[in-house]
Amino acid sequence: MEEIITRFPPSPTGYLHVGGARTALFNWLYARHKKGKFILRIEDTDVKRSTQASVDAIFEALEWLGIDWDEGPYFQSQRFDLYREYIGKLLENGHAYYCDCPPERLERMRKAAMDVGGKPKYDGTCREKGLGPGEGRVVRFKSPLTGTTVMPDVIKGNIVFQNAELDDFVVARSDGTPTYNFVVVVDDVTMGINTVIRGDDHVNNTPRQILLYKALGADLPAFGHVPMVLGNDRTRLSKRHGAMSVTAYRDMGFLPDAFINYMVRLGWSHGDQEFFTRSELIEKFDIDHIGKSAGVFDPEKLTALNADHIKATPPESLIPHLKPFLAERSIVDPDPEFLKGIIRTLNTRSKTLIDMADGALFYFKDSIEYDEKADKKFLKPAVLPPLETLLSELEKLKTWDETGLETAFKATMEAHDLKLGKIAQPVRVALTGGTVSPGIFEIIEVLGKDKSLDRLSRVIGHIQGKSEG
RNA sequence: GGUCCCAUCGUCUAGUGGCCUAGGACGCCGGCCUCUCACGCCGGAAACACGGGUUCGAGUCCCGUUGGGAUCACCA
Repeated sequence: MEEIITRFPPSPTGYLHVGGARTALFNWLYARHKKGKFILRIEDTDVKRSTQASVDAIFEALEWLGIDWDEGPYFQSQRFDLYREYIGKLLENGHAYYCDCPPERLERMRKAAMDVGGKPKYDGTCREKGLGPGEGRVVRFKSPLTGTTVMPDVIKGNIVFQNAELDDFVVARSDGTPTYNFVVVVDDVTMGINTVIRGDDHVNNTPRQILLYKALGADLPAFGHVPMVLGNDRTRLSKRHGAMSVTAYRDMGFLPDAFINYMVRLGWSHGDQEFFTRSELIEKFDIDHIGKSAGVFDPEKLTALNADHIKATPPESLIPHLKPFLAERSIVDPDPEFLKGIIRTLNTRSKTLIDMADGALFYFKDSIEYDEKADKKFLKPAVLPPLETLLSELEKLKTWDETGLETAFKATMEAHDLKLGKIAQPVRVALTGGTVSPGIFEIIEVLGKDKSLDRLSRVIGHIQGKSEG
């Protein structure tokens, strides 16, 4: 079987957005699944709009997603000689011609056509003029006037276009630079791309490209047009729907594996399975089960999936992802073992890495500030005796583990005839400053003897200070 | 407006003519568990857009209607 070669061709006119990430993912996954090749190509023929900052942003996003490429990145801006050569071929074999129609006239024509409900097409004024190259002249593709062009699409099935609907589009601008539809074809042909998975918004371009393939005498790749990603108002996802850039999701505390799991699952399915690891995705991804209808991007489901991935990821593997968020909170170089223990207490209650970083904060505090409400409600003089008992029970403890802690608590509970609930909440406030936290035994164990005892004796002092004041 | 595409719970989807009194997931509601919050577990409400065909039988095939989306550049 022929080796599958796919590509991802972003244009560097901004960051990598959600929709782009998904098509990149589909192409990458398909290549990996088929043990083929995945090529990265930067489409920067529009010199005015392309920036190096965008190129960097795209690399950064791809890297975070864990999408790597086997060839490239190619830059179209460095391939102009090649495009010139192919335009020459088209001119030579009569598939293209020079045109000197002034753009203003064409624009007027288009508007007029639209107004009467017609199709804004080039009228072919220069089609048979036999013009040569010259200042201000563009090169147009000589499109067939009759017949049909069919696009075989592995997702949508065959789509038939009337050639009469197509016009003689520009392949080279008046400044000599080639246009999109043309360079894509030249690149895909010369790079040996045989599978083109891209957004739905390209279907109407495809017949023109197919015509170009034919004019160049090249074989057609397999096309697969994936439906769009929509915002919650069912229109194409855009900035007003919230974050668009992929790296924004990284900064919001999502795990890359969760993000790709969500992105792929939006539009593709494998029976009832919702959770996929990266390698499962590579193993199971296929084009057959890509859906035909557009899907709404749902941040809540992404979040739920992120929580699942956080739970499923071993604590030590989470560390590198969590560290930047801790650093933002002034926690640098935390002890890995300490951090591992912390993560273990937090991974079932964190939906994002931000949640987790926030939840980890109290572990690192030198002194605990008590939440005002919690202080008032739980740190009352009445809890002093049990707290004192607990403190001494803990001090005596030989083994600082969950069973040891339990016996210390049990002894305290019995001595004062209290239920765990009565004593756990004040202790929680003492250790964390608040009323919401991981299990009390887990915290004490991870925090360690010194810090726990210190925080407990501090709270005792705090309560005593109250009754005196 | 022309052309093209799409149509199962609020959302993502399973479903490829009988296995569907339509399954799963997110969200929502209720309960259990419980040291708080979560996790987990159990249960619930919630969909085949509409109308015609084809067929013994249609969510599944065909046509139409309606609705939604995409696209119509010397942008990609």
